[in-house]
Amino acid sequence: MTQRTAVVPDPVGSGGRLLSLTEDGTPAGPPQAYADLAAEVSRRERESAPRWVWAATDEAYAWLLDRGAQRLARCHDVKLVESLLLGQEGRHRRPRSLGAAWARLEGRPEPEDSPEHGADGQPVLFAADRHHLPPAADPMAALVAVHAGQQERIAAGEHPDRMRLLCAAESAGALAAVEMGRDGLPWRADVHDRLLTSLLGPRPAGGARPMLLGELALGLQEALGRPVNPDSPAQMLSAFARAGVRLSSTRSHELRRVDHPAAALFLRYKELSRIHAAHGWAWREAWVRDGRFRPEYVVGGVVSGRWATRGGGALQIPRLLRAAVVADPGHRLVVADAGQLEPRVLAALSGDAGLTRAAGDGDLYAALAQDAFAGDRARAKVGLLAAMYGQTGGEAAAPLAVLRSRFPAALALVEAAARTGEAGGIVRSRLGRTSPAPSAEWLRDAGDDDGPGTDRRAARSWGRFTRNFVIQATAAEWALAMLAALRRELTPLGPGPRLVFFQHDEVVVHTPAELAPAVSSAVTAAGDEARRLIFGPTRVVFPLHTHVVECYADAK
DNA sequence: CGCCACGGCGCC
DNA sequence: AAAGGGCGCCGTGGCG
Repeated sequence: MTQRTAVVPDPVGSGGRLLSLTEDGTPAGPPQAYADLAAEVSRRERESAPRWVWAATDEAYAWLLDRGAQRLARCHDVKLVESLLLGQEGRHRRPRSLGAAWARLEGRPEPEDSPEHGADGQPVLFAADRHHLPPAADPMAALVAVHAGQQERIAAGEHPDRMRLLCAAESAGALAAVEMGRDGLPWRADVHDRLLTSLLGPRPAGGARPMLLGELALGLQEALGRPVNPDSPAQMLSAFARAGVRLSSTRSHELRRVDHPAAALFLRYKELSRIHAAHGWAWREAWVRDGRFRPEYVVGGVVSGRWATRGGGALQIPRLLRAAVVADPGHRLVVADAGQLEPRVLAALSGDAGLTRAAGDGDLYAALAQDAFAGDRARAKVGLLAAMYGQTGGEAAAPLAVLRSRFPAALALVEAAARTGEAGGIVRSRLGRTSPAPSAEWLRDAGDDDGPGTDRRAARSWGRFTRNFVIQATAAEWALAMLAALRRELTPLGPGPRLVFFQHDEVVVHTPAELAPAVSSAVTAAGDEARRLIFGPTRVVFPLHTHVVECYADAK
């Protein structure tokens, strides 16, 4: 039976307490105090590698690493698990901190998750390490009680093994997120700088607008015959209208169809101004230090289980700028992305025979086109995306009808999820992550079909959300399981290979060049394990396309 | 002045 | 008849 160990750092200094637990959370004795908690944790990790139980990984693990602890294999993140369990139990929108979970056990009023506020209304500084526990509560006692309760709640669910796996994967992801945030993505400021200069001209002093953008703006004024601010969609819309071009928006795809000299200039301006504003020199100075871009990953930051990031926009790095991501000398980047992950997830979830056949080693859309669309890959793709996202009209209507007749099980799965959402219900991913319940206002408006409050559009919209949730959340589980497996596979390769980036269905490992083949093998093994863990004996293939490169931009 | 919604666009 | 999911971040423009 796997041993667990509860961890509570002291509020100040480097000491703290540990308490060994059995799998169900029963303490093996009294807590033991250590002056150097990181050293003791490292010693026990080498000796027995227990699953570390703590209130929140982003604080506890960072605290330990700051104090020299070695990397840890496994944990149970009470806050992340609480969030999953609240969903399982249909108790959405409840606070999920250790303090809140403990208050629920004790039948006390629940503290909010937001920063605590004192009597003066100001946030209470340094309250975070108590995780919203009241001053009189012993953090170790609360941690042990909440953890034991969580183990019971996992066992009481419909699929305890799946939820256990989900909790372990979510917690492992939290470990990886802390490590990746600290290691950072290699980022060559000089390459970034050359790229910006080639696009925008020399860097202007004092954060001013690059000359080229000013020139483009002037050109736009001439082409439209009036002064305009190209950063203002409203102004541009009316300026185009007066020039005889009626637009419903200033979106790029619409401008591309406009035959007017201002349209091309405007498109060029938008492209360049975006790079300058979002990933220009100011961005680099704010986010890149010592050759590394260090984003803060937010595990479970998206309801579907995808990660989010705080600051730096790490999950939206433009492809163009990937040229600045270069491995250190003697190193390589192993870049692995899962191809066509979401349609493959749909195939595996639904067990649809035809879609499973298409979800083999090759191009899924091409196989689909071969089977049902006379080889027209574009139509096959439009249809399948529409099925997963909930588009029903326009150019998708005809391909959708084909899919419904040829792949009935796959379509039935997404359409059932949509109906559940339209009716105000909740849906679940494969491992049991639960979609949020619609708000009370939504239920009032969409609930009664014939009253004046009826809002079919809101119902349809929520149906599209739940339809996609099942797919997106299960895809996120596959990716999370893959990441966790890869992290474990990399451990025996030593301290060289490091996970440095994770973006929904793609992972990047920075490694000494001579270990790149071993890392590539680890990636393949991780993908296989993720499939086995989440879908069991499915015949659907989840190919991971792996590239060993020096520069991220070359991985395509 | 800060706060917020919105349009728009980057990524998946 | 039409009806495309999830994020973060930028600048604008309206508000108090």
